[in-house]
Parts: sequence; C-alpha cells; structure tokens
Amino acid sequence: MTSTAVPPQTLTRLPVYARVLDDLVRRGVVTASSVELAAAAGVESAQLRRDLSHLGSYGKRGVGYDVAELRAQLRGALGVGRRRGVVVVGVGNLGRAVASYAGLVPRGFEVVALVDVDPQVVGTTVAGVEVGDLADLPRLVAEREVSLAVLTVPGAAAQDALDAVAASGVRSVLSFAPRALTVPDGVALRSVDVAAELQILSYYLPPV
Amino acid sequence: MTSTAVPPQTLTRLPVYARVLDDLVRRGVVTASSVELAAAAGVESAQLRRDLSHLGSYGKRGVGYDVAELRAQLRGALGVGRRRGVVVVGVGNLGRAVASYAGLVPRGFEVVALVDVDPQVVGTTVAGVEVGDLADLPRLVAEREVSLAVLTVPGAAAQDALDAVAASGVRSVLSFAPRALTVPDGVALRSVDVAAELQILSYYLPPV
DNA sequence: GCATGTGAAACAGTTCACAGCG
DNA sequence: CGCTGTGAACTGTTTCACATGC
Repeated sequence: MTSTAVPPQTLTRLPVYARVLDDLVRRGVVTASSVELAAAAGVESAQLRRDLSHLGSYGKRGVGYDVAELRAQLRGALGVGRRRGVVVVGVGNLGRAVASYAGLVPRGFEVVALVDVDPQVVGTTVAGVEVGDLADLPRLVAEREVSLAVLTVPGAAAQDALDAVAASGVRSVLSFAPRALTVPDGVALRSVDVAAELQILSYYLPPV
Repeated sequence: MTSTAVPPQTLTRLPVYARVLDDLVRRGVVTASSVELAAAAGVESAQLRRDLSHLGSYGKRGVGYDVAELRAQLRGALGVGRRRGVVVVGVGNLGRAVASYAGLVPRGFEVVALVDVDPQVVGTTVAGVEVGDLADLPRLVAEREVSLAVLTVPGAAAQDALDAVAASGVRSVLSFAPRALTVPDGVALRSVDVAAELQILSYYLPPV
C-alpha cells in the first residue's frame, strides 16, 4: 500500500520503530529483517511488516530492510528533521521537568517558550528560557514559530489553556491534565494522565 | 454481564468515568443517565453503557445510574480506597515532579519511597521522603508496602531498573523511559514516552 | 414512558500463511 | 532460498437498535 492515512494504532508504534532504527544506525547495522526489527521493538514481525506497508515502505525480499533508508522514511513521516518549536504551558514541577527533558532535542523538539499565569513565576528563567505570561501566548507562538504545546497546568485550568493555545494558532497539543477536554476544531490532542495510568495498573493488583 | 475480565480498552476509560463521577458527587448530583455521563467523559453513550456492563454494574431503567453507587463500584474495580504505596525510581527532574504531584493523593496513591543510584542524590529529601539507594529497593518495598513503581530513569538504565523493581516484588510498573522493555513474568507494565507522543502529534502537522 | 443492557451488525486491528520477488 | 508484502481468517471493539423492566 502507498501512503494513505496511517491507522491510529500503527501511528503509535512508528516512534518505537524509529527509536530502534536509531539504535541500529548507531551500531553500524546496515540491513535488518522484520523479525529482527520486531524483536527489538517488542512486537510481532507480521505486525511490523503490516505497519510499514502503510508507509508505502520498501524492503528487499529475501534480504530485509535497509536500515538507513527505512529510518529516513520513518523520520519523514513523523516530521523528524524539521525543527519543531514547543511551548510549555504551566511552569510547575511537571512543566519544569518537560522543559528540561533532554530526550526532546535529539528528536527535533525545542522548547522555545514557557508561559504561566502566576506573577511569581513569570519572568523567571527555566531551562534557559524566560517564562512569559499566558496573555503573551499569541505573540510568542508567532515570533518563535511554535508548532506544538504541552499543557502542564492544573486540571481546572486545562480547558482554558487548551482554548488559549488553539486561539494562538497551535494545532497539536499534548495534555498532562487529568480532565476530559473539548477539542477545538482542527486541533490534534493527546492526553497523558499519570494518576489514571496508575489506576489502570491498580486494576491488576490483588484486591483489599 | 458480570465481572469477568474487563477488556483493555474499556479499562483505560474507567479512570475517566471515575473522575466524572467524582465531579458529580462534589456537585451534589444524585442520578445521571448514560447520555449525561458519556458527554462529560467525551465518549458515546452506547460505549459507556457497554463499558459499565463489563463491571456487572446496575443502573435503573428509565432513570439512569445512581452516582454514589456507580462511583463506589468503579473505585472498587480500580482499587481506589485501598492505600497504594508507590516507589519512584530515578530522582531527576521528572522523578521529582512525580513525587511532588498533588494529583496522586486524592486517588489513593502515596509516594512512600524514592531511590536513585547517584550518591549526590541519595540521602537528600524530596517531597518529604528521603532518597534511598537503588540497592535498598527490596527492603524499602517490603517495609513500606510498595505496590507500584514509577520509572523515571534514563532510557539506558530502564531495563535494569525494571528488573530490579520486579525482583523486589513490585508487580505493577509505569515507565517514562523511551525504550522497549522486556517485561518480567507476572509484571504489568505501562509506558509513557513524551517524545513519542510529540512525534505522533507531529505526524498531523504540515510537512516541510 | 424512558433509559438500561445487550444481541446482532458493522468496523477495526491483528495474525496467519503463502505467493511472488530479489 | 529467504523474506517481504498482503489476501484471507480471525479476534477484538464500537455502534446500532430494541426488548426489557423499572
């Protein structure tokens, strides 16, 4: 299949494959079969082949995949290589941790703006970036070419924060707030809820 | 249906429903229909009814669900109410943020132990808890009745950390490390990868 | 009368297994 | 000959639509 839309569940696995290929490149591996790639990624080989087929990707029959070429295709699909400006909204403990997270830079993400509403926090510098006021978001987004937002605000502030980033032109948002959010038109939202993850794990723990 | 195993995808929505019911209780609402609950949770009403049916949950036909009763059932399934001790493995920025995260306590999670390998960090106090050495994990887990672990270690250390927490008796683990991990027998693992989430969002951004 | 709970239908995702190509 | 790419079978999930019972 050629590159029509990638199914959602496949999409969540592409970054995993990309990471595996980064490793292989680092180790000088030139070619890898679907069985080898799948083992490193923790999935079935048939699933990996099916996933890659959605990208219109080409391996060589009898040989496997060219590591460098496949890596390039995945990076292309995920927009790695293009610089992606990120704004962190909400500079509490979690916001600081995200702003300081070293794992973003190698994947092309750069935290170029931080905003908060607390006057005690606005004006301070975190991870080399001065914290701006939430009201300045539209200007910061435009000036610094922000394309993604990370919401690390309290739950009660999350909907307003989402509306604000959407209004300022950001179309991709990752929220850490424990809230169901109404998503403005044209915005892609993903949510991570740490307490919810722990509750899901709790389900498997012995009761009482 | 009565309480057989809850399907995985249903399970991920139960904490959302639990949150919605918390809100309704706070606002003094006594009864709610599947349409109302589903709207607040951001899902379809049929899906919510199907999900709840897996719990063997009982609403009243023609009326809806008793908010307090349904909340109690969900809390029971997710183990809320039972105190859950959590150990945070890796006391960097993210580990500190998790340890200080106020959203855990209302859901019954208590960070009772922190461990790291860095001698500069071991012995310091974070969020009111003294940081222990990774080598002390088995003792800390036993003494403080830890049932869940959160891994906030660098990717390269994640597999060792997972093996260590599993060996110390923890059976439920939430990892923030950007790595595919081999899961020891009997352990439930969930993973959150912030950079991967941003990459998934990047897929939807305009290219080049 | 009205909203639940659930068969049945529709849809989506995964795995099997092999034809076909390098 | 070995491995990809993919039809076909299968498994799981969501949605429909309505009989049932409060």
